[in-house]
This record gives sequence, C-alpha cells and structure tokens, in this order.
Amino acid sequence: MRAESRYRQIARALRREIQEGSLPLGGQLPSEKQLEERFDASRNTVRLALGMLRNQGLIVSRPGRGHFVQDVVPETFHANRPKGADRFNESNMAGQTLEELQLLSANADLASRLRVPEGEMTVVRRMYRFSGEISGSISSAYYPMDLVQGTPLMLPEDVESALSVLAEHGHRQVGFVDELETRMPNPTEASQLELPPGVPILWMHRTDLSEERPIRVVETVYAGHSIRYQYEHGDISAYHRD
Amino acid sequence: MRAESRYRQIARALRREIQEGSLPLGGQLPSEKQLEERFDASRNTVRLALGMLRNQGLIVSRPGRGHFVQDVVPETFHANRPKGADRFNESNMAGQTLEELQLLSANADLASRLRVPEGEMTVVRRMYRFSGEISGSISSAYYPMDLVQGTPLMLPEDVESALSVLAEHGHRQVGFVDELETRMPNPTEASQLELPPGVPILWMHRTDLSEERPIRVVETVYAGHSIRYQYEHGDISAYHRD
DNA sequence: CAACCTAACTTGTACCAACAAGGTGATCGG
DNA sequence: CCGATCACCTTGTTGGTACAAGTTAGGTTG
Repeated sequence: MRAESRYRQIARALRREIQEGSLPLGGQLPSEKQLEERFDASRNTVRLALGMLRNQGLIVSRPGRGHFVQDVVPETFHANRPKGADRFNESNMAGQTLEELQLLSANADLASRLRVPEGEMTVVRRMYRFSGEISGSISSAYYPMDLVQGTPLMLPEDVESALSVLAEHGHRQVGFVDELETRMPNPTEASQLELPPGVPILWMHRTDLSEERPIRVVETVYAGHSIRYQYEHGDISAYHRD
Repeated sequence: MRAESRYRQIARALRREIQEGSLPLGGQLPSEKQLEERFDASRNTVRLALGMLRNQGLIVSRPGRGHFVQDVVPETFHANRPKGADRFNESNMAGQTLEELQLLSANADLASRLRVPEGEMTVVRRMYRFSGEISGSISSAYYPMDLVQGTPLMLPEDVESALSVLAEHGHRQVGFVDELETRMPNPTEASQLELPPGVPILWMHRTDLSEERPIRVVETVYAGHSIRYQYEHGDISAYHRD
C-alpha cells in the first residue's frame, strides 16, 4: 500500500492534538510558517492539511489572525456508548447470521470509501441481522483483502466481533462516519425484509476507520417502519426522557 | 467590495454548467490542462476550484481518469460538523425563511423532550429551508417559553443563529441527540416539499442540550431523494474521500 | 494625550515547476 | 493473434515564489 501522504500525516497529528486537548477549544494553532518548520514541509502542504481540518469542521481560519480550534460544539466524544472490547458498539441487534462470504473486486465507489485502488480485491461478508420479531436488516461488510488475510474473517463462519479481530491484527477502530439515506426498496429488498407495500427503507453506509485508513465499510438496509436511528453528540447528561 | 477570487469564479461557472445540464450527470469534465487554457488560469487555481466542487459533492475525481459529475447528488447534512464561517459549506445552507411564529401548549411528547410540564407554553418557529434548486426541508423549532422571553426569538423575524442567541442568555449548547426515521410523506408534506410520487421523507428530531436542560427541539422533514445525513464519530482523520 | 501611521505579523490567492502514480491505448515482438 | 511494453494521457503530491489583504502592536506626529 502506498504511504500516507505528507499533508494527511500533518492533519492527523494536528487532529490528535485537538482531540487530546493540547490545543484547547478556541485556542490558536501555530501559524503556517511555524507549522512549516515543525513538520519540515512547504506552506502548500501545510495549507492542504489545514484545509482538510477546516473542511471537517475542526478549525476555523480568520485572515490576518490565524487558525483556531472550533469551539461551537464541544469535542467530548464519550457519547455513543462504548461497549465490550470494541470501543464502539457493533450493533444493537440481538443476533446475526452470516449468509454469504464473497470475494469482490472494488468498484469506484467502494474503492473510494476504502481508499484502495479501483478493482482491488475485497472480502464481503453478507449478513442478516434480526432483533425482536418484526425488524430485520440486510448488511454487507466490505474489508480490504490485505487486512483480513489469514484471519477468521476469511472463513465462512460467524465471527463474534469483527472489529476485535481487526484490532488484534493491529487495525484498531478509532472512529467512524455514517451516511444515511432513505428510498423505496427494490423487489429483492422488499422480499428479504418482508416489507409491506409503501414502506421505505433506511440505507446506511458506515465507514470504520483506524488511525491510518478505512478498515471496513458496512452497508445496511433497514426496514423503514421498524427502525429509529439515534445519534448522540457532546455532553448529553441533560438528556433523560421518561 | 473585493472582487470574487479567480478559483471561485471558475467553480461557479462549472457548477452552473453542471446544474444546467450542459455537463451531463456522470459525464467527464474537461481535464485540468484544458481548464487551464479555457479559464486562463494556472493548474493550482483550477484545482482549487475543482476541490471546492468535490467538497460540495458535485464531482468525483479519479486519479488517472479525470473529474466526473456526481450522478447522484443528495445534499449531505453533516450532523455534528460545527457550522462556522466555513467557506466550503456556502451551498449547503443557502438560506432559510421564517414561515410562522406560534405559541403552543406542549403535548405529552414535546413536554417529555423539553422536560417541561405537559401543557406548558412553548414558542414554535416554523421555517422553510432551501439549498440549491432541488432540495428543501420543513423545520419546526420548539423553545421553552422561559428561555426565549425577551429575546429576538420571540419576534417574527429571521434570526442568524438561534443557538448563539440562547448562548448569550446563558444557555450554551453542549450536546445534542438526533433521532431519525423514514416514512412516506402525508399529502401536506408532499406538496410543501414538491415531492414526486414514491419518494419517502427523512424525519429528524434533534434535541439540543445545555449542561442543565434541553433548550430546543427541532423537528425537520427532508425530501428523501435529495438528502444524505452524515454523522461522524471519533477520530476520523483517515476519512476524507478525495 | 489622542489620532494616525507604519512595520510586522497573519491568512488568501495565484503563479510556476517537478515528479509520482493511476489508466488507456497503440505498438511491437513472439 | 496474443501478450507485454511503452508512450502519453490523466490526477495527486510537494516544493518553491510573489503579492494582496486583514489584523495588531507600537511608534510617530499633530
């Protein structure tokens, strides 16, 4: 795999300092000139990194003043319920069965999400998850081939916690990005989820990330009438509903 | 007024062509070299413009191939990305207008969310938000009466940032909880959002929290075919698809 | 003293050059 | 005819320079 580019390394270093708190909320980052010297990179490269952070909403830039850590929303990320060995919960679902294991060449979209070359081989684990009597979901997890080589994830068996397996091989999940959309189901989805007519589906794409790279992409289709998705952010100690 | 910078002009020109359809969905943009000549700008400047479009989700870039018009262009709602003076998000939130201001006695559900007694008076601000030409959303923000007493939020006028107003009065947002559901629209929603038949809606309930209490509940209905909800968690420095 | 002005910082924009690396198609050799 | 190779396209990354424009501190001037 190709090395991580310089500006991504710089962005990662700065991001870590922001999250650790060495750069306090609202605090000013070193000037671009100082960052040049510290990372031994050109101003162009430093600015690429800063642009990435600005784009992720972590910093704001004020011409003539400097770059500052965004402080509108606090960065206390102890939400979303750490669970078990994984830092974040794998699933709220009661159980899951592996339906199919498949080798698949990555199309453009998947390659972009996993940050591998288009056409690269990936391992797909398709699962049916169920919880309670009504709701179910169809789920496909995509792994870059080099990550799962020689792990139980290559075997057609149920795995307790895929993220733990990856963590044992040096790829620890440190974050994720979820994308949610809704649309009407296609006939296959409708029959698999046993959907009544007129019920849309909730489509979720989760990208699990280690510090260095995307380690898994999970695509899940939920039955729209039996799912409510909840996200918590920041300090939610004041949130208690009866 | 300072002139619009070169790369923004280029981005605007290309964006217009994409939206007008002269550049078809999925179609390939001229190469960077061709754009250099066409706009008489350096490659760096052209790339700044392209980066802006890529960031707005209008195009995708494939190394060795070219830049292509994104064929599905759902607007991405960045759930937990702070809204600041982010220059890249200018198209995300083109504007909003206050449709109605109303006093409402809280029903059981709302009272539970706001943690006020049932029947308590609340202030409702209904808004129509638009972004670009396609997507829109209907949004209702509910405030406990005692929080907005004597603030601009009691006036039937557009407010730049309601959370800033609350913060100035001692109620600073420190977190939020989002709940997401999908269903088919009712006739009112369908007409307000100008939904084609067979398009579901994404229904979001956001509860904004200060350290002590819920300070606002926002209920938003998005057109399902033109919204993508994105939630980021943890260290996502390895994300960034470009 | 107060108002102004300048020097010295900051980020924003724009240019150039070079090489790396992905992708495609033509060409050449078997 | 088929396969390997190479030329030539593409975008990605990194280095440099220069100037514009916003901001601030400190000194100068009236």
